Order: sequence, then structure tokens, then C-alpha cells
Amino acid sequence: MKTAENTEKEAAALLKDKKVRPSMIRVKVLKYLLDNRNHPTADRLFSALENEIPTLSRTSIYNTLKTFLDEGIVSEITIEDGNSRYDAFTGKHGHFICEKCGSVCDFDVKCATCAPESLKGYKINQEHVYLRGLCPNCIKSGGDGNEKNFRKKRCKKSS
Amino acid sequence: MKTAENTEKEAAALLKDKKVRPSMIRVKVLKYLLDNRNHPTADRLFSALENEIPTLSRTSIYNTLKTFLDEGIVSEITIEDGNSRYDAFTGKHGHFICEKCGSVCDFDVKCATCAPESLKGYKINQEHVYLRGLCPNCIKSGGDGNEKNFRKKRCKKSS
DNA sequence: CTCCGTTTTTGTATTAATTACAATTTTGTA
DNA sequence: TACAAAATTGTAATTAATACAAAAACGGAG
Repeated sequence: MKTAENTEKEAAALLKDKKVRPSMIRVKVLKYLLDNRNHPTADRLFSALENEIPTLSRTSIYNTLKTFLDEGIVSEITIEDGNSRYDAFTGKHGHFICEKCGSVCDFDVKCATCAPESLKGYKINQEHVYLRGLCPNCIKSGGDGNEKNFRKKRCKKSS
Repeated sequence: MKTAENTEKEAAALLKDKKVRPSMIRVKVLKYLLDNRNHPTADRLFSALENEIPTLSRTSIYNTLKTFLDEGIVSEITIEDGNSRYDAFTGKHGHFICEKCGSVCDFDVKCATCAPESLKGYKINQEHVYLRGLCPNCIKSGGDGNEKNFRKKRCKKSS
């Protein structure tokens, strides 16, 4: 069974592997991403960890994420404008966002690659598949998902 | 042959079709999007049109784009964080962004849909496929595209 | 054509995410 | 233990986008 200490060790090992010094913040951020596959924003990560690390600053979260991005430890999900989310899972998968509640979930993409032959002169580094719509919960609770200005306002907290 | 007046009329007709009053700004914004398939940001649209419409304000660009989004006249491309781009072409296609020069181009996606059966309780409204990498021009001009912090800084102008 | 209510456009102020940067603290090692 | 390098922090600045209210343009009824 997976324990908290296990993911902590796993995170540290993963960092050493990538030649990134496993400082406390880095380990805790990566551990959070491994334990909580909820595609958090930088702000959500900060909120989740500020209790554990009382001196934590937002800049450190941004620094950490930048390091992780540079080393390919996490990928950035830009499914929603102006609110980057981060994902530590490397297997190929797509992301769905509910336009009502803002939750993001993974799904398996059917095709191996979406890149066609017409891009043969290009170097492809990343591939992202994003779906937008309504999740089952929000369908149940009403609204057909075609309301105007649905979830257009910025909101800080979303899962 | 396609003339400037033609796309202007085309844009106006498209708007009337969607029950959106074809004001000058709306027609010119839509015309720009139809004439220039370069996936502009709001700011780029503003820069492109401020000469033609001297009283233009950025807010009007945002208002116009919001109306277009609500009516399904354009779609929003969030391939790059913190810089939404807009596209008036409705046929299914993916978007590639060059991590060096920031240019965005279209490509045909190979599979009809990327949504798998596992999402059968969901309502899918939009599907986006984004690729990131290096375009042929930037490959020629050097750099392997794996530089750290490559095009991480915000920059206003990009095509 | 003119009046009047509605829609569109505009300008200013605000919000919120992210970055810049310099100072401080921590870390690894000689 | 001491020192250089790396990590962390706090503050200020930047930027895209939004809120909102005032001004302007529009369109139909009389």
C-alpha cells in the first residue's frame, strides 16, 4: 500500500534522477502532485502547502514549477486561460475541463499521435489534447452547458 | 478572386446569420480573422485595427471577442498561457506553436475525435489539439529547442 | 425626420497571475 | 568551520483581462 512516506521518497528519488536537488519545497510540491492528481494551479499548490511550510512564498512555488518544467518533471496544462495547471504524470493522456465547476480530469486519448505528415519539417516536443464541456455531476445539477458567459468570470479556487 | 470588399461582406453576412448586429468594429474584427489566419491575440487585433478605427479601445476588442465566443463565431486558443488567441475557422484542426518564434499554425488532426468511451457521461462542447515544438525556420536558424527557459519571458508582439 | 429606449463603444480603475530582482537563508563541500 | 553556490523569500512591477459607468451610435415608433 502507498504511504505518505513512500511518495515522499519517490518524489525525492525522481528529483535526484533528474539532477534536481531535492530540497524540502521541491519534494513537497512533487509529492503533492503525485498524491493529488487534481491538476492544481500555482495558487492551489501554495494554499495546500503553506500550512506544512509556514515560511513558504508564492515565488518559491513559481520557481519550483519553473525548474520542474525545465527538467521535464511536470507539464503545464493551459486548458483554461490565465490559470496554468501542473501535472506530474508523464503517460500520454488528455485533459477534460468542466466549464461549470472547473474541475479537470484525465482521459485516455484514442489515437497514438495527432500529428500528421504535413508537419514533417517540424520538431514536436509536446502534444496536448483538451476537451471542454460538462461533467456528469454538473449535468445532473441542471443547465445544458450552453448558457452564455458560463464560467467566464475568474475565480480563484477550483479543483 | 477574393477581394477586401468580399470578406467584409462575408463577415457581415456571417454576423447577421448569428443574429449579431454587424457594427463596424465587429465586421472589421471578423474580417481580420478571416483574412489573416494567424491566430491573433486581443492585443494584436487591437494593434492591427487601431489605425483603421482611430477611436478603438482595447475594451471593445475584448467585448467583441466575448460576443463572438458566446455565439460560437470564433474559438479561443489557449495554447500559450496568459495569451489567448482567436480563430474564426470552424473546421476541425489542431494548432502548433513554435516555442522559439511563437508563431502558431494549423494542421489537420488525424483522428476524427480524441474522446474515448470512458467519457460517456460527459457532454463535450469543444475539442482542442495543441502541439508545441520548433518550426522549420527556427530549426534552420539553430538551437535544438531544448534550451532552458526558451521563450519563457512574456513578450507582447508575436505572430 | 425626430424622439426615446436599447445596444455598442469607450475610458478609467481594478483584479489577478506571473515575473523581476535583490536580499537573505540554506546547503554542500573543501 | 568557512565559503561559494544554490535555494528561498519579499516586494515591486508587469501584463492580460474584467468591471463598471458614462458617452455615443443605432433603430424603430410616431
